[in-house]
Amino acid sequence: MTLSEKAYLAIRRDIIQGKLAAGQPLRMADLSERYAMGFSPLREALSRLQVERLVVAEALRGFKVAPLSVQEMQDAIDTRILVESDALRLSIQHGDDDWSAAIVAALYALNLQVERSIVNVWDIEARHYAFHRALLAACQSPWRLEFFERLYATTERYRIPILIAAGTPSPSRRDIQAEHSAIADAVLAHDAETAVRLLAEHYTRTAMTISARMATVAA
Amino acid sequence: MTLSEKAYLAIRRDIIQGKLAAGQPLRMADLSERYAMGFSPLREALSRLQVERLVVAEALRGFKVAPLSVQEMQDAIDTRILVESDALRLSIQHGDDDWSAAIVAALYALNLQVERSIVNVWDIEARHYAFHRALLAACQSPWRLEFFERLYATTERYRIPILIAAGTPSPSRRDIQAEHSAIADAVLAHDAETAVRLLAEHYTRTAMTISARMATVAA
DNA sequence: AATTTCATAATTTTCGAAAATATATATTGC
DNA sequence: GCAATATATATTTTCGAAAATTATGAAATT
Repeated sequence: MTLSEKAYLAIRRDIIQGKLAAGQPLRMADLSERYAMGFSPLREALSRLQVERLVVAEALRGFKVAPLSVQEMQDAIDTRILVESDALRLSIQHGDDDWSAAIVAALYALNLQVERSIVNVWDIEARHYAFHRALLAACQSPWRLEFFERLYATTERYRIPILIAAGTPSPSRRDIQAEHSAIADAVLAHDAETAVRLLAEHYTRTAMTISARMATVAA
Repeated sequence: MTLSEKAYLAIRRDIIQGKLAAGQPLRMADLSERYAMGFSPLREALSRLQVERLVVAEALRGFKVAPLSVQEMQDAIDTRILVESDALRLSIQHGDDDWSAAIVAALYALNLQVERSIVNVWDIEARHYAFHRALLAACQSPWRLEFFERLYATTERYRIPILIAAGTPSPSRRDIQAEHSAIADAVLAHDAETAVRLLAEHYTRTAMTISARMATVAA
C-alpha cells in the first residue's frame, strides 16, 4: 500500500473519530509530523477527502476539517433514507441465500460486540457499518452503494459522540438492538415495505437524537 | 487559482469530452507535458477524479481513465432518476419566483444555442447542464445536488458521442427540445407528479439511445 | 486611537530529483 | 525451444527544497 493510501485512511479515520476536530485547520507541517510522511502523499489524501466533504479546502489557505451542522446532518440522513430505501428494495429483490446468511452473520457479530463491551466504540462501529452494508449488498447498484458509503461516513461523525455517551451511566432510551433485529427480520422475510419503513424510522430516530444533543451542546 | 485546481478541471473536461479515451493509461510524464506542470498538482487532480470515478487508480501502477460500460451507464441513469425525482419534488415544493424565472431563462438560453448551431457541442452541453441544475436548484439539499453533479458528469461521458452524431445528417428521432419544454411546463405549474414522470421518461429514453448505440459500436 | 504601509514570518503550493517498484529485455540452464 | 533468472529500462511514488502567497506585527500616518 502506498503512503498516499495510508494517509487517506488515517486522516479519514481521525476525522470521523473526532481526533481531528471539526473546523480545525490542517497544517501541512503538523500533518507531516503526525503521520510521519512528506507533503505529497498528505496533499493527495486531503484532495480525496475534499471530494468526500470531510475536508474543506480554500486555495492558498490550505485545508481544514469540514465543520459540523445540524442542517448538514439532517440533509445527509434524509438523503440516506432516500438512497437506502431504494437500495434495500433492490437488495431484497435480487438477494440470494448467501446475501441473507451474510446479514444474519453481520447482525450476530454486531450483537456479540455490543454485549461484550460498550466501551470499545470502534469495534462496535465497524460491525454496525458491516451490518448496514450487508443489507444493501445485493442491490446490484455500485452508484447507490457509493452514495451509501459517502453518507454513512458523513453521519458517522455525528453519531460518535452519542455512541461514546452511551458508555456512560445514563442508558439510552432506544433499544437499538431490537431495531436492528426488526429490520433484519423484515428483510429476511422479503417484506420490503416493512423493512424500508423500519429502516427509515431507525434513521429518523438517530437524526432526532443527534439533533437534540447538538442543541444542548450548542446552548 | 492553483495549478492543482486547473489540472483537475482540465483533466475532468478532457475525460468527459473523450479527449482522454476510456481505459487509457494516464502516465505522469505525458500529463506533465500535456498540461505543462509538475507531478504534484497532477497527482492531486487525479486523486480527486478517482473519488469521482472518472479515473481509476491501482497502487504503484498509476492512473487510467475509467472505462465505460452499459451496466455503469444504466446504473448511473437509474440512480439519477431516483435522486433527481426526489430533488425535483423538493425543488417544486420550496422554489420561489426567482427559481422559476431561472428555469425559464436556462431553457431559453439552451434553445437559443441549440438553434444557433448543433456543431458547437460544448456550448450546448454547458447550457443543458445549467437547465437541469436549475430545475433542482431549490431542493435545499446539498447532498442531493452533490449526487446530481456526480451522476451528471458520469452520464455526460456517454451522451457526448450521441450529441456529436446528432450534428451529422441523420436527424435524431427524439425532439429533445419538446421534452425539455414539457418538463419545464410541469415544473412551473408546480405539477410535481407530471414533472417527475416526464423527467424519468427523458432519462429513460437517453439510456435506451445510449444503450442501443453502445451495442452497435461494440458489434 | 484607528488606519495604512511595510517588512518579517509562517504557510501553502510547486518543482526536480531520488527512491521504490513494476515492466521489458536479455541471459542462462535444462 | 522453453522456463527461470538476472539485468536493464520505464514508471510511479515520495521527499526536500524553492517559489509563491498569505498572515502577522511593528512603524508610520491621519
